[in-house]
Amino acid sequence: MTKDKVASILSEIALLLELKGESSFKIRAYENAARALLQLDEDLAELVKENRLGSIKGIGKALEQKITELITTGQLKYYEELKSQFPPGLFDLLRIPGLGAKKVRALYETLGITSVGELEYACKENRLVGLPGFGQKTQENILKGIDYCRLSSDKHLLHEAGAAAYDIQSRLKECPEVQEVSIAGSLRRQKELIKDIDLLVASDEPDVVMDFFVSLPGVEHITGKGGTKASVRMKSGIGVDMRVVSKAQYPYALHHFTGSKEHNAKLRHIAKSLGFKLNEYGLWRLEDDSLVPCSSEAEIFARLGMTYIPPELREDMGEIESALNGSIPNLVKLSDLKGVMHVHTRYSDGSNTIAELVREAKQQGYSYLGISDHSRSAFYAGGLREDEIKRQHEEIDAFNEKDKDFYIFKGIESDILPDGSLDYEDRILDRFDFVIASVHSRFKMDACSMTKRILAALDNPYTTILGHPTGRLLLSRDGYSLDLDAILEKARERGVIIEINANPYRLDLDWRYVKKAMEMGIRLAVCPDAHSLSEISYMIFGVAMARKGWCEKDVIINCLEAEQLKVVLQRRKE
DNA sequence: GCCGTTTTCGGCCCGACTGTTTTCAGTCG
Repeated sequence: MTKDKVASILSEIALLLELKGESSFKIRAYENAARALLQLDEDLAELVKENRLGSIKGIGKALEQKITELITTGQLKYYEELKSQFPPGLFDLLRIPGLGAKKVRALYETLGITSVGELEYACKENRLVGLPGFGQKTQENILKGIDYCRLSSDKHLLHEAGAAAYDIQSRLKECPEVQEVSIAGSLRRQKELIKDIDLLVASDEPDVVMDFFVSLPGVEHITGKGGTKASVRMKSGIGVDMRVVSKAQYPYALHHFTGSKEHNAKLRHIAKSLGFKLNEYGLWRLEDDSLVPCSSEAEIFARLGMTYIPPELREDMGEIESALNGSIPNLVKLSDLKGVMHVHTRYSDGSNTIAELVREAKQQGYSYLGISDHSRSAFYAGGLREDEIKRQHEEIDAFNEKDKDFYIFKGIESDILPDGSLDYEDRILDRFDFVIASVHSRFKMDACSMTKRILAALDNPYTTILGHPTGRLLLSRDGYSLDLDAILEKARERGVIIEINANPYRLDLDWRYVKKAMEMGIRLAVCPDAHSLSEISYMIFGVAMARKGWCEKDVIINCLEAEQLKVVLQRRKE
């Protein structure tokens, strides 16, 4: 083991001791020793062999022993034990400006935060504000810090990639030589995670467009630039590929660059069997290489004997077969959603009042709201006590009495306790119009116990909706281990609605299972899980997942009008 | 943790700044 390696282990120990809250002087001793080793001119192994370590300033008896152990055995028991006490993700948290060991430790111990993703989510859920030593400002600064130090990761969340892409798209539209510009690739297909942004431009002057593109504000460096294609990396870390084609080639290219690869392969195969060749430049007759002119993607599909396939479905999951026999579903649209369920207020960990949320929902064109604050066991999120429920219900009743154009449903997001029971007695659960049952604790149960736990919750007659069924946080936490098929089966049997949590950090249920659930006849709810006004707009991402899961509006419970939903919920309670 | 020594335990760098808290803790450099 090199002295650099030894030094880095000593530094890491210093960090771990900081997390532990050890004396700052002890910590400094490790840091000093690490620095001393780095500055050492002699061979460390030699020093150890000759028992001369102790002669180095900053290395006393204890450190001499530890360094000797590292050099002679290649490991250090003390270090291993220390390391096992903290999740490795905490080191990433320490890199966030404004976060030191004390705060990281507090976050870990009170909120169980072990990764940057979890921390960001907790900030957005407004959970840090209540902690001692934390406040609104700290929370904001942490969010800024996370943005700042979020380096170019491999994948990006849908909403972030989308925002970046729309920005670039609108700038490209300002370039006079750009005739058309569209987002393509996985972003157009609305995948939950995006590797890079693909843009397609129609122009007769690709050189001009290319120069315009690579000099856009926010471009950090140019990865590649040729005659019709350029790739850049943005300061935010995301990569952007742009392709320029002629207006005539545009529809074919749009289809080609939207993918997926698998979808394209199958489509080309079908084209061939019909006597065509399909590529990014056109659809060609094999017999004489002549172009089949198409002015839109829909026309290309039509020429191949298919109905139009919306981009979200192009994953080679049966869409080509459906398009051939004309059974592509009429996918749900955002405008089909009539109301917003699963919204948090200031009663628990939301940022806004009921009145503010109603105003926002109305503004966005919705006609009802389903309020569902956290239940009492979710102490970290200010879960509601019985008296708070009473107060909230009085407020809702007063509202519903006054405003006849908008309706508020009384709900609760009840924790599913480790034994599978809900968080209140039946007499309290009975007061709600709907109950979203969600797991918020003990994530690490084994698959068997977790499945049993959730099945038990589904058996509870008060459970209306199963919230974020797998608990995943995209890019930061896998879902709980569980048997999702068994859970869907039970939901079908018990008539429980499954949530498509539209929060872009969750998008849970996963769209692949949305399709499964939909085919099983399970009803779904697209819910923003909003903790603030702006998060009501998350609905669009939930709709995207519903669309990717082949949903028409009739399987989405909140496509119902308020009066219809009242009947459904009432009937369910009976 | 180390160091030094008034030889066995007390001192170890600390000020600016921020945000929270109401006199100070935590972070940063």
